[in-house]
Amino acid sequence: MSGRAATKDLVLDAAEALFSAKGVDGVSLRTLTKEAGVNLAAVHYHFGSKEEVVKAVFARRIRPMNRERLAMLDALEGSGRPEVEEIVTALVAPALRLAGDSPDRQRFMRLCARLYSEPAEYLQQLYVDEFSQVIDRFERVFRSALPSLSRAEVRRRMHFVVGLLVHTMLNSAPVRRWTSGACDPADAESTLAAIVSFAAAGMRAPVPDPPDGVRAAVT
Amino acid sequence: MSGRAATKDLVLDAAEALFSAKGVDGVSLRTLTKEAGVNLAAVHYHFGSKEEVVKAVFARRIRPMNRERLAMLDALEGSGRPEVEEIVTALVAPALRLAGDSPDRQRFMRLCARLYSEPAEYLQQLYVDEFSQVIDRFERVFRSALPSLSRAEVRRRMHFVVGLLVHTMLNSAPVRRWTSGACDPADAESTLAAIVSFAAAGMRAPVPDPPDGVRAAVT
DNA sequence: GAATGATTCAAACGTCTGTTTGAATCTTAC
DNA sequence: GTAAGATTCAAACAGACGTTTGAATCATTC
Repeated sequence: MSGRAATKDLVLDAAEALFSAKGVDGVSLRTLTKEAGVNLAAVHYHFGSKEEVVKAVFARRIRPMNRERLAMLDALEGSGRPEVEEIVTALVAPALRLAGDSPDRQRFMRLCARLYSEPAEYLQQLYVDEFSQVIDRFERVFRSALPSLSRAEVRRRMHFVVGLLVHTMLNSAPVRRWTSGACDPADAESTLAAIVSFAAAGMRAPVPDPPDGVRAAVT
Repeated sequence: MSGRAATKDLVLDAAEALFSAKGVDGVSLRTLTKEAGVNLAAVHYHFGSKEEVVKAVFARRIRPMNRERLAMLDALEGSGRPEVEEIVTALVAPALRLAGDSPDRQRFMRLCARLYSEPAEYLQQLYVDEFSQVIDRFERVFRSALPSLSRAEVRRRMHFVVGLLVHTMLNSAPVRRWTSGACDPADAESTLAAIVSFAAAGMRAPVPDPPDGVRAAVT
């Protein structure tokens, strides 16, 4: 048992590191298995195909992250009506914090963020499978904290929050460069505070008027 | 002259469409040249390598976009001190609007957005080359509109705005799906208004307190 | 300790990749 | 109309890719 699990985990660990550095398409199975110290054919023996390896790599990290998000929401709703800042924190903090130590976290951040930008279809499907439930839940909580926003507007703004989160996780190097080191995304707590302040203000922003006369009929 | 230019543009047009649909790594030169209706070797005759094709595809669209951004800033600064909403509009609108007609625009949006997420190093370099000047300029204008923010905080928040913009451009399908069609990123004006309202509020958000006692010494 | 099933291994498969070649075909200028 | 240069073309190059194979090795059970 320990032998089998070891090989699988060796592959997943190496894949996580390499994928987050060079992208899924940028890593061949030969590079991957050499880095992992396993035989090339082990990938197909244990996973069946490269595609399955990719899905396993993403799922292994995303599931605990989303579980923590939902757990934070549960805790919030258990004690009264949550503030917008708290809901944003429940959405953002698990993504920034979960991986633990610093080099690992950076890897993990880039890995998760890359899921949004990989064009492959099977990853789009994985995205839907893993996130639909979380998105639905956050929509409901956000709506109760922001009753003046329509469902569609809440979802659109949630998408904005996810977007800035993903972009922050994926492009930490440019941020460090632009700010001359003053803002380091690897500093999870400071980044979290900055995102929460920005995103909560954005979620609370007034709904813009429609450009033409449509609004008159609604209001 | 017309013959040469036609082949180059055929390649660039096909590359833009295919790259934005499948990513740079997902498109082979054989697929590309077949789609463009030109000979496989024409790519190396006119561009020298696939890498140069990619750079040309991005540069062809990004340069006019950034020129328009700077022109909008010029116009704003010519008539008094610009509002945060106006600066955000100058940053976002050219990205959403420039491409013109609807299917083309969507392609272009995805193409530009993908530049941020492609891991290849030569694209990171292209990114620095094309955007550094624009970023510097926006930072100065934002700072004069938001004097209470530090340089680093302004840059960090600009990064948030770019992040949500890119994410919106890249993932229009999920937004349409989540909002049941109510928010379509292909509707540039409505998307622009939503982003400006959200992002301006975020830019104006209060600076969060540092977690430890550092702030006491500063204030 | 022999037999059975799980796992590893080196080697090869066919296919696709970006690139190069050298001859054929156009375009242009005198 | 012919020479010179620009452009296209089919064909081939060497290497990398994901995958498959079948024998060799390991672990486990009786």
